[in-house]
Amino acid sequence: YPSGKLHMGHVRNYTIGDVIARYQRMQGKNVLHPMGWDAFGMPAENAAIKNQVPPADWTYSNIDEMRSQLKRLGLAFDWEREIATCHPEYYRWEQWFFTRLFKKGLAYKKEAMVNWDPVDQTVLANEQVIDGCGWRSGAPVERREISQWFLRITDYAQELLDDLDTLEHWPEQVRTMQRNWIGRSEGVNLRFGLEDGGEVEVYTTRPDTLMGATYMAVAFQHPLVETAIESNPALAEFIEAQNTGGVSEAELATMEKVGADTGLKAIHPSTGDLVPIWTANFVLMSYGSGAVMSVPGHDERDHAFASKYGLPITQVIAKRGDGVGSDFVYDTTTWQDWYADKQGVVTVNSGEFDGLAFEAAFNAIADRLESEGKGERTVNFRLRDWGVSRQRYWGAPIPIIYCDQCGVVPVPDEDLPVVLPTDVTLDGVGSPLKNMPEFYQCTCPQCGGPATRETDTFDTFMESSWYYARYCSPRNDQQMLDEEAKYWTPVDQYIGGIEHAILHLLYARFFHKLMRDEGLVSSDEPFARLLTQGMVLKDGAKMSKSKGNTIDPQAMIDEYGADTARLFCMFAAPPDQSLEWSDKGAEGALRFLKRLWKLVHSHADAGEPAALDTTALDGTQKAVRRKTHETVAKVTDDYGRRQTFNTAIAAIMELSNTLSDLTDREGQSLAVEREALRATVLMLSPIAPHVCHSLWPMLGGEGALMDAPWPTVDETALVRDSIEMAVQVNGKLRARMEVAANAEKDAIESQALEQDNVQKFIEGNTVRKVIVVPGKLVNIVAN
RNA sequence: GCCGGAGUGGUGAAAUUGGUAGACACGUCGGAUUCAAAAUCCGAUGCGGUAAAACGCGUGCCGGUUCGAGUCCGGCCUCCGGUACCA
Repeated sequence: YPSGKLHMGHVRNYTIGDVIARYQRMQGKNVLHPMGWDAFGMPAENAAIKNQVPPADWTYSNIDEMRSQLKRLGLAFDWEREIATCHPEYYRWEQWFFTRLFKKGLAYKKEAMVNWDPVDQTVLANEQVIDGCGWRSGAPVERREISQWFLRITDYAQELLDDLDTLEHWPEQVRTMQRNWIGRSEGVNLRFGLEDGGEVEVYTTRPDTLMGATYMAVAFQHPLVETAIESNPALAEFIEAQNTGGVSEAELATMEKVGADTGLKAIHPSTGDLVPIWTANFVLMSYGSGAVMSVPGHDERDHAFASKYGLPITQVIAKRGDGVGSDFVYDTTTWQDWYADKQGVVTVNSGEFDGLAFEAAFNAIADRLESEGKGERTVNFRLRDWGVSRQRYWGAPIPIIYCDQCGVVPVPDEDLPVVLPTDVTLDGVGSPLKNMPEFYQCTCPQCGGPATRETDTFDTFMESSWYYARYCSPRNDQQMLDEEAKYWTPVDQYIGGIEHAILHLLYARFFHKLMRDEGLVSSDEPFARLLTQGMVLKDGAKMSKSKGNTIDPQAMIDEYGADTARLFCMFAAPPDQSLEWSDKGAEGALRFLKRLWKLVHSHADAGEPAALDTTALDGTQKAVRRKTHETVAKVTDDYGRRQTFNTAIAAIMELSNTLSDLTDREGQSLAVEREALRATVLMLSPIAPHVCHSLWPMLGGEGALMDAPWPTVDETALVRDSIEMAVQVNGKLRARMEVAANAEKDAIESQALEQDNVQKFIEGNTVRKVIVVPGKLVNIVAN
């Protein structure tokens, strides 16, 4: 996002990508490494209000500034493919694609809740609601329903869930978070009749507790409540009073649970008993049917609510063997423990269903409901459809026209893009588009009559959900994507912050499947390998302007150079962990680069080495050569498989420290040093490309280092004559010993027992057991 | 509230599949060089203990499994990310 200036988080993110791109290039791969700008969004509007600059001007000038900073870092991007999502060339295809989705029925309108600022008369983002009040006006926020566009991501819920299993190169934590977010559950949809006729549907994952349903709770917006309000002004007043506060889940989930009796009664589908229908703020119209059956005996929230309002509580589950106890205690940990062992619980107080374990009770009651036509087994998802409407200016216009005659009409292909006017001023109160008849007044493409354009814009997650594919043919003005996208996608390596683990990554996965079903890409998933990068911290806190603890990457590049900045970022922590900024650490990175520089120069000063003769090496030379090849093996694994660049750098540093073991700079020593230094420069080049590029010719390197192949391991150099092993007595380290590499287990055991310090500790005890871990340690169990 | 992480020396961290805790750096201390300093080079450096060793202790807290636990299991604490309109 072109916020203005590069921060250290950018430096880290793009350096990781650049290192991987350069490494893969050295492996002989055809690498596409693009860069672009996710350029729509709220910050531009806020800057526009504050500085009286149109959002487009602010955005494009930020892009220019940040592009020049990126270039100074030596990031090897293909700038010919640069894109900006706020450019009509880009968003026209998003608009085009949306009209396709609309025609397929995958885009639709429905009512949804937003944060409403009653003073500014505007919709607020969750971020703009502070302690339940508008951030500019300070007025208590109200919840309001408005009509909005949605994409049917729930149609893809099962596939989005199933395909997580194919993403073996994604972090497990991200897959787990997405699984939980999608939230597949198996339960029963069942209908309670109404005393006054009609019925109301609820979903439950616990049909086994049906007999314990002692009341029903419905959302404030539920149709039943709308009816009840007509004859019950007190209820209307109660609901009206509950209408303040934000709509975020964190806020809704932590607010005090309150409700009121609607006065209506439902008929229990099995017992025929009348149960009261309450309306409660913890039931949301946007989840399921907006109604739940409450089982206060066995649900924490239902129990708290029933206790508060004096509603009946019935025990219908007991621990096997306990029966219905008069001392039954509604203690959440107790029954949660029972449920952990679903075979250990049985139904009670449930008439003919008594005595059944969880699964049997579930099935018996579900069967009964199905046979009586009162319900059916259903798979349900926590995932909700994706609301893509924003009542904001700085976004891609939604390409829809409203006609009194023809209804909702998508903008025809030949009229796209619907261009966002850029010459605007913002006052912070609503979108300027709503005051621009020259934008919203239009003619209906179907009947030619007067019509009105949609003034809402797209959620910026829309642009970020498909940009990766557009990089394959960014200048194609005939198609959204072409054959290039089928060649390049899926993206082999995607890098982003862990904060994107759910929303962005789920939307992009969804969009990729939508594009696949439109024939635009041929794969099922957008990102084969995912690396979630950690935050950059200073003094233990996230760097931010408000905390005044930012490090300006530009100042750092000016002082230490791009290679130092890159090296420090990659060395200080593994890429997926948070990185603690340290000036001293940056100086250490510079110091290492200087040492390497001097080492290569003094090596070159010693003249051209003789050809390496591996049969003529002395012990030290052999050891240094072994270290060289061990390091190549480790660094290759660290770059390619583990992606732990910090340990790769540590290994390279160790190798350069080992070079001081060589006692002279002539003959085979010089040849061994040459081999080590060439490997060092090659292996460090993805991280510190400028320094390594300069050093390469001094080591006999031909051509540009960037085009040189990755070094290979000589397996024969790895062979060892002896290995150091640790000797433990009862798990405590007591000695170390050199053991011949080919020693038999018995020989190792007796050698371990002979160690003086081992003797000392087993003296007077009997050796019960000796465990030999080949190549590692011996543990002697004695007592 | 719910979901997902993290916690190891003075500091950033390493320990890849349950096998020698602290690699590699930073800092500090000592030495060399220098008129002096900076820079550079060499050495020491978990805590306690010792002349030096031996040895004891040590990976957020409590408990467990194992010959052996930073790593696995159960229960906590603290911090961080997300929570559907920040991106």
